[in-house]
Amino acid sequence: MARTRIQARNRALIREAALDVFSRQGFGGATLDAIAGEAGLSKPNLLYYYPSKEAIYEDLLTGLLVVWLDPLIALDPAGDPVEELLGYMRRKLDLSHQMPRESRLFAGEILRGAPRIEEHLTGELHRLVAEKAAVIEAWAAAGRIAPVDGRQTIISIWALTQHYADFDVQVRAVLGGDDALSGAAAHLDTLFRRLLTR
Amino acid sequence: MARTRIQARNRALIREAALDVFSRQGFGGATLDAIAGEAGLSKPNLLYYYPSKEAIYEDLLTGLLVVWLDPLIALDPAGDPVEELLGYMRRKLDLSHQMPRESRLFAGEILRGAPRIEEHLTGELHRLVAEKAAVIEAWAAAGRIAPVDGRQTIISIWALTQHYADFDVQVRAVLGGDDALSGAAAHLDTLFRRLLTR
DNA sequence: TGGTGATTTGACCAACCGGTCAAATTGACG
DNA sequence: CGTCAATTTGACCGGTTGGTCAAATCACCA
Repeated sequence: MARTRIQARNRALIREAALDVFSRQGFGGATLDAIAGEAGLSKPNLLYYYPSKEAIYEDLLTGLLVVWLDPLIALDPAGDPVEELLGYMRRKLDLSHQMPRESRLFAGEILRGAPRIEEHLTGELHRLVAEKAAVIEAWAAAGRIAPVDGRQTIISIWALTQHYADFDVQVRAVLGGDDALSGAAAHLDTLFRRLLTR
Repeated sequence: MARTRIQARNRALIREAALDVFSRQGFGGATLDAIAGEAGLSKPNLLYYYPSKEAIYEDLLTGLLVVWLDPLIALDPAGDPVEELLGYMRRKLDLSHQMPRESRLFAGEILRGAPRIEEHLTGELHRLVAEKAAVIEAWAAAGRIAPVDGRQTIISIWALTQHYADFDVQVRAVLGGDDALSGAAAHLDTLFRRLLTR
């Protein structure tokens, strides 16, 4: 990929700037000038590294997919069921909190129908979720957690954890702006504990 | 507002078309030509009814806010706690399912930091949530539901119900495209029942 | 030091954008 | 019908957008 150190540095600068602009303005609202400006490069220089606006956006998205799926991969069938699921939830919440721009970029793409990553969703994602949902339902069948729908449980974890990053403004407006995350962590802990234990 | 019937019809046509385009492309990605085309009007004709692209978008948003807050207003302190909260959750889920474009438009605005409705969020919304959260916590204090954080509970209801409309593509990719809503309704029912009854 | 490929840039372009305007058309009503 | 306001439209505008290109500059290495 990056053959020279200048290339590595500038590509990283561009990705960082693009993440900022795309996550704030969306694909349609973002401009190459804004990205170039934030990266400290000229527009033609930016296009020396990426062939088009689309290409930058797609590079960002596909790179993000790996990071986003990673915590679910770590869900261990051999571990303690409740602690594994709560651990997954906490990792997801942390990820959303530490990478809000990435979370929003991803959310924006899904919101618009995910035209650029549809095959990833119906491919890798579908398979991974099916596999882990089976693990969850096996735990339920063995009586180690309360009966739940595996896929719906995973979707619930996504919905609840990402909400705090993606709809941050709304959450802050409702809570008053202070201890959004600590309150969220405690609440989600009891919520999932009650869902999973009978 | 609409003094003639032509005005009423065309304003409705424009709102309908704008909802379609804005919810699919976002504010930045939408164009007046696209909206005019979908409404079956010429661009100057569209601008005869609305002074600007911004004005159409804001009209849509503020009109939506009322509809969106309505179900929470209906939460009755005198009703049965669990049934009231489950009822609220079901109304929200129905709303998201029946008005996915509206849900996505709203989500997109919040995602971008809600610059146009910030005062609504910190004003009406904050007050309404504070009031209803107090009701929920009074129920908890009286031992009629399990102890929960009122505000976090309301946020959880939003997060879970809207997720099915806003991230529809992802949900469908994971579930396989079939009975997304029925499965969701059943799952959310048990989830909140377990959260609230101990 | 010179040479060579990698990098950077200013000038430029066609397409598109939101929005204007004067003129034409239509609808309502006496 | 006539008239006047409401509605509709084509032509147009200045600014912005994504993207190109040839020329200049830079970094590296023999």
